[in-house]
Amino acid sequence: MTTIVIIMPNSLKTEITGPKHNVVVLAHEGMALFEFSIAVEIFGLPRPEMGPSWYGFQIAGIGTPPFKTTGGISLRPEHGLESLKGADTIIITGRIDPSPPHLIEALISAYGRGARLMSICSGVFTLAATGLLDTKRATTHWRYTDELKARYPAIHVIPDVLYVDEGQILTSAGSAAGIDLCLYLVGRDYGAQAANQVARTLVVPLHREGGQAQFIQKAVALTHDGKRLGPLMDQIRQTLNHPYSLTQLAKMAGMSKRTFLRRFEESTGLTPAKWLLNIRIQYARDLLETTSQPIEVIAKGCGLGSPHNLRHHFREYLKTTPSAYRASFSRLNPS
DNA sequence: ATAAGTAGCCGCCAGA
DNA sequence: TCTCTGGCGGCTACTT
Repeated sequence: MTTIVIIMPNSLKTEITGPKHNVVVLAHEGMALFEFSIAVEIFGLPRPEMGPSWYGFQIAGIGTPPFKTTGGISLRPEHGLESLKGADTIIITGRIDPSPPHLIEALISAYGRGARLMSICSGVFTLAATGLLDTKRATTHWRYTDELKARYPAIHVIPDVLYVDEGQILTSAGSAAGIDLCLYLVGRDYGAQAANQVARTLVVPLHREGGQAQFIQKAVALTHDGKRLGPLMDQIRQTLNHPYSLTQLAKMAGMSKRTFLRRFEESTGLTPAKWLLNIRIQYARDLLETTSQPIEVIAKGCGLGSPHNLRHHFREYLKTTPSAYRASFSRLNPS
């Protein structure tokens, strides 16, 4: 089995500074425990190593508890809808259908004062009911995309991505895609290294881009090819400054280029070039956060070659520049 | 921001 | 007959 290892400079603990960011997750009758637990696991667990400004967390019960969840487990949240008043991010993890009017009002009001709204899986139907998604892009589990399109034609439903970021409102596909979106948010709020740390405690790879397809045959290489691709991928991660070509990688894997392309995509859901680019950008982010190396050195170190190329991909993938990213997320001189 | 050269990707097909 | 592999060519994306 392939081990996913994210290369990053060691021994630098992420210490978050600044005001606390409050996350509130909705609980309700019939909710799916898995998606709900994703939010709890990522935002709700105590993480003293992250410092005092790590996320605050509350569960808001919608309706009268206890709520029956999947697997016959009952949940009795201590707080209700009033928790939304102090929320900076509100997460809806499953279908509340129809959504009660007072919930819709509370969400619209929270959005109006700048709170971030986010759905996992069928939670998108409540966001859709607020009207806030109209004219925006959104996604949900592939099972519900047709229904979402039919019921809310004003929403631009994107069926084949893991998550969609519309700035103040974010939606993700089913189940595990919620992990990707939550980690993406951690990265957006506190930087790549913080997201990396959380991903490591979850023992999941960081991170799948939102645009990645929902259908991946095998997230991790498990077949006989995995035996060849796994060590190769580890080797690449450890020598990212090397300019690998497809021809060279195929030769290292002992396959033709055509077969290598097929096996690689079956194993990772990405083409070799896209996978390489992802981990190169990831590594560049880590270096920007944890070192004071010049951009040129970082560009060479992560294998992107030139500062021009590094800037190009930062603009493309992160909508920012390397120096702006460093200014926001550097751990060297916390302001 | 743009352009040109190069490499990557993928459908198609033939052979094992 | 089915599955896997790998070569070819044209289009696309990346790099400089």
